Amino acid sequence: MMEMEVMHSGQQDMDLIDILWKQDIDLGARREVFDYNHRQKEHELQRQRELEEEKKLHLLREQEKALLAQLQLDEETGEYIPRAPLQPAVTPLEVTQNAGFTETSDAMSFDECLQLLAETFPVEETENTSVCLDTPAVSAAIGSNMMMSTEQPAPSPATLSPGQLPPPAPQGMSPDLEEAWMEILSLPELQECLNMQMEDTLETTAYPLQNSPEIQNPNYSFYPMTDEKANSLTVGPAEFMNTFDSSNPSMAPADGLSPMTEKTPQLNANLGAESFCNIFYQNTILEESSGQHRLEGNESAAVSDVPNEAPFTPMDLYSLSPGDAFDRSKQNLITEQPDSDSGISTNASPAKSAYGSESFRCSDSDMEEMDQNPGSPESDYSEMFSLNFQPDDAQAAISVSTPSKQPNEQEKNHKHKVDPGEESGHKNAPFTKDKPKKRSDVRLSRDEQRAKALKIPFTVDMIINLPVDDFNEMMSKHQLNEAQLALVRDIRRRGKNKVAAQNCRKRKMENIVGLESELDSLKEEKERLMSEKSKNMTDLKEMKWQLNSLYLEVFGMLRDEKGNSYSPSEYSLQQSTDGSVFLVPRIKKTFKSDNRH
DNA sequence: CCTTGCTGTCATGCG
DNA sequence: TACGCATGACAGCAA
Repeated sequence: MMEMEVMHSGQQDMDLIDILWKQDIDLGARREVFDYNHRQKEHELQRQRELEEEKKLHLLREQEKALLAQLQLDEETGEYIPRAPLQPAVTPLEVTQNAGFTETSDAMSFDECLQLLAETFPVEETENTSVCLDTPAVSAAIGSNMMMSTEQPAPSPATLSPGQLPPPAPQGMSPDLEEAWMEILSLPELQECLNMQMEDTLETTAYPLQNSPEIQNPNYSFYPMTDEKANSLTVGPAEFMNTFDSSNPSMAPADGLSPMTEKTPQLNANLGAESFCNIFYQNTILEESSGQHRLEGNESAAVSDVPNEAPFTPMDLYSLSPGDAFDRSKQNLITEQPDSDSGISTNASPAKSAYGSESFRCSDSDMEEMDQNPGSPESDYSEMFSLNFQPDDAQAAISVSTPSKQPNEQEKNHKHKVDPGEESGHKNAPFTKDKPKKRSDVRLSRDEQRAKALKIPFTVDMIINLPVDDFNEMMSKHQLNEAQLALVRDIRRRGKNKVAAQNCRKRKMENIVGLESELDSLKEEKERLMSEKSKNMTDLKEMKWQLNSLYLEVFGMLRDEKGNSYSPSEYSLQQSTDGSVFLVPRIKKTFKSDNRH
């Protein structure tokens, strides 16, 4: 993890990473961010932020009072309009804007506001902020510029397209006011501070979304918020005054003044997977559609913030895999791999060409070669893809892969990944033992490397574990060539079959164990029966012996009419069915006696 | 060098 | 028909 933290210089990167980590809490992800100390720090920051917000709201209320005092309500339109023409310079904007430059207004001067800000935010915020930040209307008025990265100098009003800065003069604004409005907006330092303000405001508007249903809504997008702000671009002071009372607390710039580093924990908690997807894919879309990471017009301005702030590369996302931390240098090596170096085999092995796509793949020999170079970027790449079925390896949140053209689809993929129940099905490797699985990892990396070679925009894990419908949808939404399609389907087939084979072997082993157990029990039964049989035989012999003794005893006691004993050879004792015993002559005698009768 | 166990993969059949 | 699953068979690898 430390490597990752070092690796991602952009704080927003870390924010997004943290989001993913938090999603993986019950999936076994570990990180120091979950430590008690870390949470305590978060709470402190939260408290500090709340305090700042209170102060800021108080300040805003004061300013509002001052503004209202110089405005009158138009009963027809319901708008507040300046008490022109007597005081043409006291529009809300100018109260706060011109004051700092003319110092003729009775409102706070620029320096005063700076001083106030410095007192309110004793940290470093005041460095990049000015009094103008305290006026949400102004912030909104510069909204079209808000997404501009700080590295990008704000365009001067003269170069702006009609939809951009400066916003139209507020309704009811006199020509003089309009001119002053334009003049104010053209001030470079004002624009600079407004840029800072709007960026911060945009980011902090995510705070109120904490625990809100929106963040749970899969359709929720980070960017509509920016659109919302863009819509408010034309809101001038009058409109602002009407809406100010009900303004979203998030519009208050207080939060926006906090350094990003302090916002990280809360942003982590606020941003969900979907918003992350949206961010990322908006990012990737923009990056693909604009080779310079920079777009023109309002739309680009509205979204350029995230791409510039969070330059996610595919490798960044791969690196998010739990347990797969690799440093930037490796990352660079990987990303710099030319296409020709991707290992595509032009001399496909005939034995492996059962599938038409085989000719596009790396041959096994190539893969072996890559497998045997653990330190090579290629093998490192295998760490980025994760085809692992361990429960703690449900890198669900990390299913985002290389830049994709389909945000919605990725969103859906992500949704699947986040679902813990769905993942549990295939995650248990039947034959997992504690022994190192180096070889299996190496084998798994083959498909991963192949996927990389053909620039498959999904992770192997996604390819294998997505449900059929989602898999097909994912495939249909990407323009994959024949080789990629074949490889993806092969990866999926092999992955499924591998799990099936593991399960099959597990069942086979269970059957063997069960049969062995059954055999043991049958042997025991046999022993018992043999013992019983032996005992019965012994008893039978004993009984026969006793019977014989009894017979001889009884027979010896028998006497004929002359007092002589019967010869056992001529007579025998027989028992009738009614229990009576008869002395029966032997057959020979019986025959003779029969003849006599 | 041979044997054994493990694992991935392929082919095939079934539902 | 496509797909997933089950399973026998085979090959590669490591101990």
